[in-house]
Amino acid sequence: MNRDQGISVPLPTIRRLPMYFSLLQKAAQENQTAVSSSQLAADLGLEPIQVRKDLEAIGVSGQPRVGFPVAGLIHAIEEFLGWDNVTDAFIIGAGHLGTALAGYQGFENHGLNVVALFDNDPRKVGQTIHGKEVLHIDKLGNLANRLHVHIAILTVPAEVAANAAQLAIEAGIQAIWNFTPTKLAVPEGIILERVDLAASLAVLSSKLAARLRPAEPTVPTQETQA
Amino acid sequence: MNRDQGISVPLPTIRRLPMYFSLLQKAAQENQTAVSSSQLAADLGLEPIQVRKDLEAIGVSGQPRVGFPVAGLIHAIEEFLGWDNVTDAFIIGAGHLGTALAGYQGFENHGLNVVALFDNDPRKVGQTIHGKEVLHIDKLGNLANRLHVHIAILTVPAEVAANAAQLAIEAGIQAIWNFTPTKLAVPEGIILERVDLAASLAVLSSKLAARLRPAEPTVPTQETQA
DNA sequence: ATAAAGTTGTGAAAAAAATCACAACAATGC
DNA sequence: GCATTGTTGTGATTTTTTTCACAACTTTAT
Repeated sequence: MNRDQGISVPLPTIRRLPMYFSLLQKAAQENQTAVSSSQLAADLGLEPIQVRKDLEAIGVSGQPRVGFPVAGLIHAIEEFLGWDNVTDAFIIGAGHLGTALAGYQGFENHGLNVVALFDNDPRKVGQTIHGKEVLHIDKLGNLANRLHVHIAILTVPAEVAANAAQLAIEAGIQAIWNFTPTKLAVPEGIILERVDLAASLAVLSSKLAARLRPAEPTVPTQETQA
Repeated sequence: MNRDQGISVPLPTIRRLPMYFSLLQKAAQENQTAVSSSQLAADLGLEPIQVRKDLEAIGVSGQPRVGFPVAGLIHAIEEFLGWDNVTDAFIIGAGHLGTALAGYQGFENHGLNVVALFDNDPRKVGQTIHGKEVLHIDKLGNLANRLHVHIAILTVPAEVAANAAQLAIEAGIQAIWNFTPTKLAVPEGIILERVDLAASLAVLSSKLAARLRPAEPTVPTQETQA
């Protein structure tokens, strides 16, 4: 239906794009020019048809008996996600999590450039973490405006998350990547994405719990299942 | 169909359980004994009917005109996720991410007890992080077996992720919570759950890219955060 | 008692996502 | 040239998840 670029790309597809992306970059490094949906699917544990549907969604066509163009795919994903134009970001909260993220090399490939970190702890202000300065949170508003930074990566303790988010919004931030366990209430128009560790842990826990659970037949009668 | 406890609880439901859980704990602290689906829904930005379906899935019934029992819900979620019996876990990789996780208080409520950290860096071995010892990775096999630790939290650099996972599996670990950007290949029977930062970033990026893109119609704006 | 109001629970419907079946097609081998 | 084979692309189908509509029910007010 949608001939051009994705008029409406399903959310699960968007979530899978980075996996393709990383695989494609590896393929490009090995000078592979084309890759088939079955190849990608095998590497990622998906179905080939799902890969084809995903790639169709972002508007890339393949060639029968050959596959999809590696360079074309990389370009299409980068453009769709805006990873071709690097966006500046601030990290708010220079604790261990903030520090870990500041040092994460992968962001360069993902259109993200961490400009600086912010904290309210005087002992941290002035330090340099992975080549980035730690500034006092009071400077946030001034700098975000002046440098046109669009993204705030929120890695503060839960208790001050709402406060920090408020500051970021007042500073003109457009998108908040929320690593705290707090559900933020933001005004219309602010893009919000939360990394929900608890949700992920719940999936793992439920599987483990199901396995460790004895095997409880409900009532001692015959098969109630099936 | 499934009368008893969740023979088959939808994955999206499982992911939402922690949100209910945290809200319910707050309610319990305020001595609330019952809570309605509309209340929960409003607090989380969901639809009441979805909340009711979720709670039905884990086998809890409410009372018309009253709501659902707070204590009963907490108990049911804890039992379903195995968060009532605390499970021991190792953190493999004592870098900033591992350190951040070792200090995360929330795990106590989530059935997770971090016993120790492991690393191969001699400078880190012997340190104490948030009250937990950092041990050399060589001791992993021995200890996991002896202490019956089931969960490995993987926070090593991507390059050594596969290796570390292999060690954990040989040590008898049953579940791996993978924080690295690596797709691990594990034998049948090993529970695997990955925290995929890139996927999360992709959702945020695509929204931001859609907004910054000239006239093009937008990407579906669906609540991922809620 | 009776009415009113707010809530649950259920079967059906709709929407979204994944998968299937197969036609069209292009590279390769003969 | 011609058959063979591995691949894409598409419309239909199935499965999963969300949402709707409304009956049943229980507390509160009158």
